[in-house]
Amino acid sequence: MPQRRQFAAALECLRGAGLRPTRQRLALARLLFDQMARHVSAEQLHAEAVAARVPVSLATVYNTLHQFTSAGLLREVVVEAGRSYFDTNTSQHHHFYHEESGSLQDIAASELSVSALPAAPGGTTVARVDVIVRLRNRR
Amino acid sequence: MPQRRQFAAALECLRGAGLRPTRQRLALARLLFDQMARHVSAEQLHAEAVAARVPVSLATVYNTLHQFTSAGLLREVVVEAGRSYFDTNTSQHHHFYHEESGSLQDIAASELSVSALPAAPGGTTVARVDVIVRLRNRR
DNA sequence: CAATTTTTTAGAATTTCTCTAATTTCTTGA
DNA sequence: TCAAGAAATTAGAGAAATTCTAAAAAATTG
Repeated sequence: MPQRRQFAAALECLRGAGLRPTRQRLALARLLFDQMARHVSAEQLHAEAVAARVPVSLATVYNTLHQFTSAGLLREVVVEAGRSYFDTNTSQHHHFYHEESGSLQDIAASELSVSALPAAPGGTTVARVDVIVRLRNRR
Repeated sequence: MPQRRQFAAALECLRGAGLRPTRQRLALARLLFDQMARHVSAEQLHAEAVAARVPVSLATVYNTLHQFTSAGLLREVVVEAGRSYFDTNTSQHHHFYHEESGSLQDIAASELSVSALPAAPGGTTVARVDVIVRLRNRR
């Protein structure tokens, strides 16, 4: 079961990031990593946690999502003003964004590539390249 | 003076979009288009308008920015949760985003290209492709 | 297990943006 | 030019997303 392994890896990573494996963080990690790769908002994850009878506040969900993101376990994808998702797939890839439904869909790195990236301006380095392909329903 | 021409074009476009050329819209169009291409937030533009003694409310600034965007005069660029800019350059191009300073910088379409875009999922068409190259200060 | 440190929490605060209902401005046509 | 109608603007309330705060709870350490 690769998801279990991913969860175990998350624990490892938590420890590596100096984060204590608390009840809330473990439960959120389980919700995030014990299934297929997904794109989840803070509100969504909070709702899931509540539904799973994990006592956790929205503030902690935000804290945890940001900590996981800093630790490299998640990647934040901002699609429009006031709407961002956390992606459990942290490998290099891009996204389709369905503007009407607000949903995200992965584009594998092998399916799309950015060619000839210009040099980063002086004193800076490239932290990441995000490509969002925005979709509308046809006709 | 190409900016003047751009402003005149904006007026044309306003009329084309069925928007009346009101005092506020004209003033905002002047602030937006009577200078080099720029990236501006709603708050910034509102502050500029107030400084220029143009009586305009923040609500109108938002309305106007969105109307201009719909009319194809502006392009909205969302860089992070709760932070978006309106770009007066609507030609196809991409962006560097300086995460520390929060500033945007254009990347000409000729300097970066997306190769081999996968087909849009069934029933959808590609509305736009956004590339954001995120920068951090080096060391 | 006591002391220390970290985490969590509720709720307030902040930020960004949108809505509402009343007022003002613009346009049209007599 | 004015009256009538349509559209735009406004202040302020309201929403939504996110962050902050200070106190309580939990985890770790010795």
